Amino acid sequence: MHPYAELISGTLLFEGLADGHVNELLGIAVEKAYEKNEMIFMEGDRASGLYVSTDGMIKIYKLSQEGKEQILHIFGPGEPFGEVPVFSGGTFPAHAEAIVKSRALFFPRDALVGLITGNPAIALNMLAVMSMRLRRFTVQIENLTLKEVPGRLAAYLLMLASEQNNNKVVRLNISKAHLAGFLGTIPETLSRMLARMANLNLIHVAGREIKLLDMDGLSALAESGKIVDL
Amino acid sequence: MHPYAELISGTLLFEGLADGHVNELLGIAVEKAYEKNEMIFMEGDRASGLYVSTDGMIKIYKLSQEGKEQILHIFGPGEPFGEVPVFSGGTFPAHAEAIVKSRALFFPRDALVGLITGNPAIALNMLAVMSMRLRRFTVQIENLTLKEVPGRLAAYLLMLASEQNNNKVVRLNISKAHLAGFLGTIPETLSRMLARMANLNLIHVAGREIKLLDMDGLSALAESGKIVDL
DNA sequence: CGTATGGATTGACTTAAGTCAACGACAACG
DNA sequence: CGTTGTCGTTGACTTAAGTCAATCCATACG
Repeated sequence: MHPYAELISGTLLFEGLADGHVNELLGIAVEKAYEKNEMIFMEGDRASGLYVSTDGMIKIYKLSQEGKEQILHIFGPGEPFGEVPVFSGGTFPAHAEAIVKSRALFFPRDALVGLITGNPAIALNMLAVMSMRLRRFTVQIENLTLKEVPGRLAAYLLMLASEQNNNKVVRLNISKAHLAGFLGTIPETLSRMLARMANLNLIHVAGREIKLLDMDGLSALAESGKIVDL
Repeated sequence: MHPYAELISGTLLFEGLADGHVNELLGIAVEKAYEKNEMIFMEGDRASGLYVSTDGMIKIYKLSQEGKEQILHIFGPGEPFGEVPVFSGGTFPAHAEAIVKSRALFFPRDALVGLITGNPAIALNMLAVMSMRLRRFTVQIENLTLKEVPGRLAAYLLMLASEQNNNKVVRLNISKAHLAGFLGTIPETLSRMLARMANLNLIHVAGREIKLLDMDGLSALAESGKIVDL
């Protein structure tokens, strides 16, 4: 059995696919490995298939002329990326880079289109994945334009907590510089906001461990987007 | 023949669908009409199908606590909206409101899922539509976070020009207040930026008619996101 | 024909967050 | 054990864009 059969058949994208199909699919997949900070593809590159991360962590991001980066997604094992050009043609809309040593499977476009054509369940899975992406983008745009940095940060921390069993102590799985890039700000500002929120006894910060002290306060901040007091 | 058969079979979403299917689909569609400023659905509403605009103009938007609005899309005839919950379940991710007297067809979820299941071409069309939405969102996030207001405005004007036969005189099809909402700013700021760009002889503004005087300058501004002077 | 009404503009002021630069902490490594 | 580099923090300053308020303009309307 293929080493990634279990991972692949457990992903949202390929779930419900018969074992035969999974093995067939894995037969045509190309395994790729990337060092930390290695580019996987660049915005504008011609695309010929999609990737599924199997190991490590991948950032998808845009870069401004001046070099500021806006992170769109950070993907871990099991998550597909680079799927947009498979269906709308053309080129990748953003850059992809491994932020730690990573591995991914690459699936050529034609095999996927064939699979989807013959397999309505996979088509619906793919539509579900893309719908969730769209949903997350609307939230991200909302956060970026309708909330200030402390509001975005509070919303992020609450999201992390809900992902991590609603534990009161969350652990950042990325560097603070990357978090700043995801929140649409810069490390200096993030640092100041963490300090302010600690002053207000909303949180307690120890490296990448952040203790959420006042869930109601954080929720209010995440909702209103405005910090109540200094 | 159904009055909207031509419009529907010409949309990206349903193109390539056999006439029989189109008529069947139109048989189950519900026609809806909306006055100017009437809500079509609200963020958080339980969804049971998607809409295709047939007439008028629809804005899809988010609202902040303080009432500021961020417009995500403005859709005209032939464009589907409200499709996200059809595939990922749950509720609408944003509000939809008619900005002029409008009409739309509503397609119940089950009929669509059935159609897609039995019709791979439609599945691929839907995937193409959603891919393009994702692509546009990445551009929108890039503009909102990596460019300043003049850069976003220049990019918008150039996009309008390319949509309108590359004419040097573009016509805004929405109010300046709505444009501000789409660009992630407020009418006052938009007004000032138009004035600044006019001062720099980049454009000439006469109501909703905007003459693009310096395409290279506008491109530079749209790229860099920074206004060169004044 | 005067007057509401919504859209747009302008001015004075405030503020969130970016820039630039220095410094601190900590781990990895020779 | 000091050196080097990465990551994070802090301070002083600048700036883009938001707020609030007044005004303007055009069109619609009684």
